[in-house]
Amino acid sequence: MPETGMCACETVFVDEEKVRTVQENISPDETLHILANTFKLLGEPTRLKILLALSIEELCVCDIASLLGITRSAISHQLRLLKSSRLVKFRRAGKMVYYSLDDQHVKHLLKDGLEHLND
Amino acid sequence: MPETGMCACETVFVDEEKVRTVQENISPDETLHILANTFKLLGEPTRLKILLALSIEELCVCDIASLLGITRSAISHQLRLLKSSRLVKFRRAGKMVYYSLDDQHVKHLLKDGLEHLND
DNA sequence: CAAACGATTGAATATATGTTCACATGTAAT
DNA sequence: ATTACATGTGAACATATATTCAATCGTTTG
Repeated sequence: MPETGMCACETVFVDEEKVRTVQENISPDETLHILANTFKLLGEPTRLKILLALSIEELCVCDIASLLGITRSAISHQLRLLKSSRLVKFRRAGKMVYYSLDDQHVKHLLKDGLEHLND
Repeated sequence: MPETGMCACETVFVDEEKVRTVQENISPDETLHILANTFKLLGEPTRLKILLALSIEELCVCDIASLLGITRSAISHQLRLLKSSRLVKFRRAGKMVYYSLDDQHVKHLLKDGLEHLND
């Protein structure tokens, strides 16, 4: 005989309704993975610093490498990830490639994240 | 003789001023690491799903485990991380422990993240 | 065309981390 | 107290990934 307020454990008492409700109201797995991927990209010091830097000013690979103190190659690898998820865009100018934030949402996410720290 | 608009590369042409400006305006490394850690916690499907579920309703460990289809142990490990970063809080009710979001910032981050997907 | 140089890519390596299993802890009921 | 059960923890393992080095690509300039 099921009781209300119990959890979905291995016992006979399972609040199936509660779990089902959440199950139905949560975002679909595909959306969820895309969202997780976006947050993951922000969740790494190197990439986050790149994005924060680009939120201030357009920069080339060398500028960023100099700023972070790591290899241009490493920066390039990270920019590739950020590029493929549409978080940054780029333009060529001769031999250089200048990177900048792709849209405003990223900037908002960064801002909201910083606000979360001061609670 | 330095030129303007050049980047901080290995050549003699280095836009030190540009890099210095960004350097000074970017968040300090400590802030940056804390922020990165927050995003990293959101940037993993299991944890993100936990948080999205908790944004709908308070749940115990078993409910979440049942919802995600992974071990209670795994859930517990993830909740420990989320707890230590103040993203979730908990209350005991007998043998059960009910988890919920710690503050509204998390919910906002989730919402903003989802909005980012529809651009 | 050839040299120079910024950027990119692939392989390799070191490190981080998500999950599970086995066991420990805490609370409630008998 | 002893048992039952939800949760927490530590070790182990598999996997993911950030960085570097070496080589290549693209563009510009001699």
